Amino acid sequence: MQLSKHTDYAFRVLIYLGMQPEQNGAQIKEIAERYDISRAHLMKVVQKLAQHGFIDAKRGQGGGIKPNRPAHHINCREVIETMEAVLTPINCQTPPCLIRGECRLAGYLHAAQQAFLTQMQHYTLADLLTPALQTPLQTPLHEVRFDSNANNSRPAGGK
Amino acid sequence: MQLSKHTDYAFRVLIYLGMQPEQNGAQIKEIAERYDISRAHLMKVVQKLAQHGFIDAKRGQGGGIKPNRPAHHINCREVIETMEAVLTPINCQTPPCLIRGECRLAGYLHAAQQAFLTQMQHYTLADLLTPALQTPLQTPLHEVRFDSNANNSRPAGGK
DNA sequence: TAAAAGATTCATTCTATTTGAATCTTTGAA
DNA sequence: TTCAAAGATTCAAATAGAATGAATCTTTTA
Repeated sequence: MQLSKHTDYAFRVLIYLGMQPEQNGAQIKEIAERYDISRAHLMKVVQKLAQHGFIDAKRGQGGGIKPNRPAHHINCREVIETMEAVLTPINCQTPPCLIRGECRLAGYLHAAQQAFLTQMQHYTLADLLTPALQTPLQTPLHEVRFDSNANNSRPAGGK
Repeated sequence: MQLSKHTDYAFRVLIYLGMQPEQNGAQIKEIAERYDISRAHLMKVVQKLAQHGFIDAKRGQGGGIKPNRPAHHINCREVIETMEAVLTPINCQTPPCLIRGECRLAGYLHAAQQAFLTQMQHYTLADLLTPALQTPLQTPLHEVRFDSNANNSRPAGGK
């Protein structure tokens, strides 16, 4: 009962983009390095976000990705529904549940799933961008210790 | 984003027990055969249900399992919380999410998870026992076709 | 036209779920 | 008091899906 890493990474990408000033966008390679995530893997997440119109991707020199709408128009429910491969709380088909014809469990679980999604619908990317995340970080994230010295302002490390 | 088969099977066991007249109980072997589930596997589900006080298990000749409280006192939320190994909607630790200190996502997801569980809390085993499931079936379930001939009343097949 | 950057495809690794087999322990009846 | 029934426990194997990585293709623009 847990979201996939795909969904997790999608949020991280969106948060990263939301942190860029002036909707400048960023590059996949850069995000992968900052978050210490496999570039190839992150790429697939970005594809899906682009295909579903959360971000614009542009190839070639000077290319990159950027959000294509304001943060408060990127709904957390939509992101989850886009990224999660399976959103049915139970699978009555494989292996076939032999009482399925008369069983109300799936219906109840579906209702609960809707409650989950409805709750997430109340949040947007803007809600995820806490003050500390509203400006780009100056150092690779894995060198930052938010708790002790969040104002660390060393110039950005090597690319 | 799906419950495990353990949880699924736990509900099936409880439903099966709820179908027995007079709280007579049943045997694991019998349930496994009726539902066409591995006996050894079902055993583990039963263990957990017994350990957490949903059912009583008795060994030896004439033994078996039976519910130890009325169906309307077996809450669906409790069953899920007992059976699901992991109920956190996201894992910020592995691999470590480098923005976790400032990130609100986990908090939002937790709130949504609570909405899910709160919804399930409204249902009990009694709600799962639809009229058609309130009496024991006369044939092994895998021979029953609920949709077309639910009143099939061949005597129970070989054990 | 060459380099940058995203797109695509394929193969591999990893992990957790699911399943199965064998054996042990308890219980009650003959 | 012995045997068979039934749950309990332990260990191992199979499976599926998630996660990752590498290589190559395509588009874009300086």
